[in-house]
Amino acid sequence: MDKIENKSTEKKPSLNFLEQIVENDLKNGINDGRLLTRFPPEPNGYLHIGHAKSICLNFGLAEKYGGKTNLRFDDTNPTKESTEYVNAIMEDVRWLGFQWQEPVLYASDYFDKLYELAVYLIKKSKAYVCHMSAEEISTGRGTPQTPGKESAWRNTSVEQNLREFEKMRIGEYKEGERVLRAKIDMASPNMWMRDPVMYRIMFAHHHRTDNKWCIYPMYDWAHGQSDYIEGITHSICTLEFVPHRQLYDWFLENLDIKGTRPRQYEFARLNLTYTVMSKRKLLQLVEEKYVDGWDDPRMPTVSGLRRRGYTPASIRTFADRVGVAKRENMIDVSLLEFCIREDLNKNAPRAMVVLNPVKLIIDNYPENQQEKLPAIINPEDAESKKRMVPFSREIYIEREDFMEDPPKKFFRLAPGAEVRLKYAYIIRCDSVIKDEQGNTSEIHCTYFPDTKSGMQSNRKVKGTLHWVNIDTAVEIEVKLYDRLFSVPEPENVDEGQDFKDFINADSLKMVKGYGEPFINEFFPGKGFQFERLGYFSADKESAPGNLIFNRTVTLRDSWAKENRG
RNA sequence: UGACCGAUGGUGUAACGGUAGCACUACAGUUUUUGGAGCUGUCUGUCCAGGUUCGAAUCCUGGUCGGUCAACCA
Repeated sequence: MDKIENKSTEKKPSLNFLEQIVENDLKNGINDGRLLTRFPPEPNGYLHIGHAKSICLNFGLAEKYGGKTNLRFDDTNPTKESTEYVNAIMEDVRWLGFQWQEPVLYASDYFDKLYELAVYLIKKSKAYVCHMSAEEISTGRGTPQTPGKESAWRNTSVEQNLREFEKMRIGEYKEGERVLRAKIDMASPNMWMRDPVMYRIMFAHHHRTDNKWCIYPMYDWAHGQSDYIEGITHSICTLEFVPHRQLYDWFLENLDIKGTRPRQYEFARLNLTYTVMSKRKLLQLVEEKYVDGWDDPRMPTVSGLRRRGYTPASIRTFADRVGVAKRENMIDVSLLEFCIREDLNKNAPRAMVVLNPVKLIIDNYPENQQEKLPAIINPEDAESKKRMVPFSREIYIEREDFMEDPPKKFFRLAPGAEVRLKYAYIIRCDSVIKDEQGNTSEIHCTYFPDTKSGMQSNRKVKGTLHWVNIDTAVEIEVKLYDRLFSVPEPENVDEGQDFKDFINADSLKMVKGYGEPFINEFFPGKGFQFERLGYFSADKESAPGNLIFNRTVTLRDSWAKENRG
């Protein structure tokens, strides 16, 4: 090779700690160079942006290093799980743009196998059926500072345990009367090693196995063994499972497994400012009707973000930018907003919509004349086509774009001031008509025909306004969303306070608006920019003749900032 | 008062014993028929104390601070 290596300019791609582990394993031929990750949601709720981070991590790692990813539902607690959630989760993963290795898997697929493995442990005298109540077990476990006490049933014979376990399975005991426990170490400094429960009795209908079982495996027992059964190489979970890793490894070791030995690795979950991320709290917001369902556009759920107008690409970029590490973090929601603006700025068609209209009359424009003015659909896109925008004597502009007595740097319309109407003409405000309450009801202007958009003109103005021709205006409904909470960390409030005390009362405002005819072409699932206002997305309930838009995010607004400060 | 995990600008995240970089935020300039976008720039950082070393964000020791762990939840 005569290629010259230039070390000083060569930049090593920076890898997160999981990528480093995977690269090393691959390089060292661990698992025969195989990479198989998994995304293991419990179908007891909807996916949120934190799960999206985990999805991007697991699927992303496999994509990057030529591996595969399983989608496995961790459905070991039938009282909390349902197919509604299963379906919603599959839809979200697909929508994010990831493909799992077929078929979809379930921990419940392995209930028979798990039972056999439990019997194996009993035979090795590594598991036993305990008769103590939940409370007794809990107190018997001791505290992190003091060792626990051994169960009276810890040393019963293998034969008796086998019989007891069988009786648990066939339903001879009531819920809570028996439990299968691993026999490990009641004095371990790790609470999870103090004879953890492997099976409990639940006479519950399971969404997949119906009433076949009345004993169900606990997470720690089911999860690692499912990983092993599937041949998972890297089992990636969040930090709270760090203490479980010792147990994860203990089960695998004592099962004398052959073949791929899965390894558990932990990373820090995502936290976002101005929202909550715990499933319990999200469920509470839904059930207590603070929001309109799991896919309410204010929710940090994947379905909520989708309805809000976020794109899969923006969420994947976001997941990329937040990074992966082991320290607790709190991501500023403005990073998420940046990611969607960045995407939509490049890709969203533009249209003019007025949300708080005031009538403007161009006195010197002929009464019965209408023009169709060409306007670029997306100035950021070199290939962009044009749309035609109707213009005539009477138009709407935003009330905020006019001030009778403006401050110094107000570049918009005011008596005697001149502005450009985007894609149209420069106008000058001549007079104002007010109603009985003193509110401006009509603004009268003069236009300058030689300033038509595209023409060379010496007249210069500081401001450009969007507008909508009244004759042809399309009436629409618009939902203006803001952050759901008024404090950056609603999950971290003082004692005696509840996260719900900090719900932002103004997180949703509904207004009527008027749009140019082009917005009739807007459909749900696609993002648009209403010029100078923000990005909007047609709601799923939007239909021709009844257009409803959700505001995804505003444009940055340095004028509003200056005004405030 | 135990065990485990962690600590780099306002927020995240790199640097793997050799120039503390990148992104977001904030601010400033430039540009603009979106007060948007773009472009340019600025501010702000290695938790503390010792040690090893020619050299420490990085290795060692001790502290401090934060998080996690006592469900028949996952």
